Amino acid sequence: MSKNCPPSQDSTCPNQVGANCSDCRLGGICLPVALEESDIIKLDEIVKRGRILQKNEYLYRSLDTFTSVFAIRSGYVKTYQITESGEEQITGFYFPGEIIGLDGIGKNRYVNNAKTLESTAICEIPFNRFQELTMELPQLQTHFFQLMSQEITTDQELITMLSKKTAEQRIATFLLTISARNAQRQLLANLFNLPMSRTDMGNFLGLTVETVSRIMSKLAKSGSIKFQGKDIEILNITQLKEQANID
Amino acid sequence: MSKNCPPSQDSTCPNQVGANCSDCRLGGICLPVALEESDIIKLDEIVKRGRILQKNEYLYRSLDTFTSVFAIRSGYVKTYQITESGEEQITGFYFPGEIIGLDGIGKNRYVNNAKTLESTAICEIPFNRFQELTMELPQLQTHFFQLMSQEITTDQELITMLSKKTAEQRIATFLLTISARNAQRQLLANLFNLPMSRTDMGNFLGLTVETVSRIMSKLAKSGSIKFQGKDIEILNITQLKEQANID
DNA sequence: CGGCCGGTTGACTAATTTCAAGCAGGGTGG
DNA sequence: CCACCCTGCTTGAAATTAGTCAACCGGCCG
Repeated sequence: MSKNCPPSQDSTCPNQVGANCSDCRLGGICLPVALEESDIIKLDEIVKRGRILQKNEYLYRSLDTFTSVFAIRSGYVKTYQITESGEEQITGFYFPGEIIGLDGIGKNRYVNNAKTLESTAICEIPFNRFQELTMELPQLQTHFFQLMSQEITTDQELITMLSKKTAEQRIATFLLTISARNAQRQLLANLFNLPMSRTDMGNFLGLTVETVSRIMSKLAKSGSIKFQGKDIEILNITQLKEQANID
Repeated sequence: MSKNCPPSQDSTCPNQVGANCSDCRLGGICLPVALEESDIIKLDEIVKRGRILQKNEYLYRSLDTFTSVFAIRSGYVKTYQITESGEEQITGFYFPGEIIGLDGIGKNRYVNNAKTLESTAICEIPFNRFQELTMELPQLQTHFFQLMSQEITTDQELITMLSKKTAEQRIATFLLTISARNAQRQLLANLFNLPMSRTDMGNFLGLTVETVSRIMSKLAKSGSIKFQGKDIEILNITQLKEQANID
């Protein structure tokens, strides 16, 4: 089904580095969805595959000239901005199959910084060549418009969360979101590992570490979840949803 | 320079209803930026111009099938979502020359509701025809990608604001943003009229009406601004910027 | 072995919300 | 034409949520 891992790679080959777009196990999650086999090959030609970044490396930094968008093959990436007063604000966590760098298109410079949370394999998609290709492949253009639109709506969900939800609701919602994204990737929905620190979680959710820690304990005490460090188990998803939503 | 107002229209003709894209006084702010004259004509053919909505009318509602994006010619629009618990969350205020409806592309349904804040003239751009046109006009495609990307970054600015800024900083920032957008439209930067209620302002900024009211009074007392109802005058922009940014 | 970092917990503080009251302007009906 | 009411806005006092400051714990790394 897919090529063997080169021996130089991690023996578990989570990254499936040698694969091309047709082989890629991420399949439908990433860009090629809804493309013909022949079109995927064209896309494949412009994608720079197989780059591996270590933990805490940058894909790009704020104000860098925009050149590419990136697909995550394996690993996790956070994007963040530095505020006028020098604080970090995380704007998103990105999982395998997801695309980052869209913020750079508007002004031809990346607005966010993008930093890996662990060792991460990425595909780089040079945007000028990609854009040329969209002129040939309407379906690809459509898909990319949809991708950008979805980034808008997920950002707006976060806005709503920050504006309207309590600390407990935010954290419960966050855990449910991670769970759903894991399920989408054929991972367990009720047992998973958070890729980010409590500090990053709090930063993203507009809360302090202490508050995150306290609420996590509270959720555990209520029986909704169980956790040890970053290992999370959802014990009662119905109850967790209640804690996520209404007052 | 532009066509006369039909007698049936408002005598002040703020909407310039009869104009086509080439004539439109909004010019560079809206879509046609960077297009050749001949290309503008093509765009012009698909744009449905001149629809006027009264105050509190909807351009579209959440879950409506996505058909078009809209350019605002005159007037103001707010977009908002209804949370699981039934509360309204405003996700954006849109001014003349700005484009709304991008959230609908992702799932072929609008996610937000879009409602006018006052009598508003709009151009409707049917998206399927628009998308066909982008296949012919690379510059138009580029511009639209940039537009979507900028929507992403403005949403992320709001995220940062909600996550990191105090009530005073949010309101000072908000006033400065409105001021800048007015300046971009050749209006006065230091004397303007807020198109939204205090309630809507607070909703957008994640604050209660009471807090908005208190902070507005505080800013006035500090000498940064002067206001009566929705009429705002910025008296000391340097000080207001200080109040907007760092603690 | 010691130090450092990430996470947890407690006590106190500060910011914003909530509750409550009052005020001003616009529109409606008597 | 005026009185009334409704809505939007403002202000004050009390309540609540999350933040700050501080201590402690455990694991990992040098």
